Amino acid sequence: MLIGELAERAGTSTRTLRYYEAHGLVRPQRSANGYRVYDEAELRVVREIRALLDVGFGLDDVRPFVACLRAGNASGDVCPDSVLVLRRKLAEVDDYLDRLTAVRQQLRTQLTHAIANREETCSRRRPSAP
Amino acid sequence: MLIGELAERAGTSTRTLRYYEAHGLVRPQRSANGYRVYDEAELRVVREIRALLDVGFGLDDVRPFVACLRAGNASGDVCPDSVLVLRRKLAEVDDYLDRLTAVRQQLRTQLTHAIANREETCSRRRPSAP
DNA sequence: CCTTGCCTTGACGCTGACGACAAGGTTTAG
DNA sequence: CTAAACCTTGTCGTCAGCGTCAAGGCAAGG
Repeated sequence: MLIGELAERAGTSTRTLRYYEAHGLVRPQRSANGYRVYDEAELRVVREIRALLDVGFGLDDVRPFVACLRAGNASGDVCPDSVLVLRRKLAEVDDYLDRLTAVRQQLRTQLTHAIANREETCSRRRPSAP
Repeated sequence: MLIGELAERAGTSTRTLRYYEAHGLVRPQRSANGYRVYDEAELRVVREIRALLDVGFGLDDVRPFVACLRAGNASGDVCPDSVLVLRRKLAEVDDYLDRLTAVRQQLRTQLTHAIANREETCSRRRPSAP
């Protein structure tokens, strides 16, 4: 399988695949003419990468999962390093959820205040009383 | 008040203030020698900007609030345009919260699966059974 | 006069995950 | 022979909000 076919089957672009390779995540063979050649295993690797990126992982976070797949496991998340990353990411998400919830609360408060103190004199009027 | 003092009083940098100016958010006077001169009102403007950016607003989102302050209002969020942005941002945050919650759920599921199917054979062993 | 410490504009760097384009090699089909 | 449709490497652009020099002007103190 060449890079174009892999890109299509993985639902991504050739540019992306070369990018992953440049960052050490995908290792294709090379045919005599220098073309990248991929097998089915690499397809699963790419799909794992995509799935994790979609969830908000960075490329570095993805590495353990790829290594786990390469080690012959059916799933990329059953290895200790993957579990560590999963835990860390879960904690990060929890953190972010907290902050986002606080922000939401502040926005609601602000919005309430804004509506209570509505002013239409915003466009181009005098600063104080008319 | 010159730019250095404003930066310190607003808890930011001179670079940041010039950046805001370049994007039309702050309009200082100029002294004879070309120095930027700010008054107290601009300090409040800058603080408003900083507060909103901290909450996750973009510079464009901030514009109505600045205009609202400039129109002479005690608060930047009492103007119609500001309220619109507040509503939009609140909706965005709600949206993001939903997605983040879904992600969190997926991470928990994945983590559970990972722990249930723990494998230590990830480092550098043979693919299948020993 | 010289240093110190402000200020000015201008321009490049950074982060992340690519998109887009350039310039060229290869293989196949007509 | 040539056009089409692949592939290669390399480089620049993108988004946001600045950080970080660089090169130089202005004001005040010793």
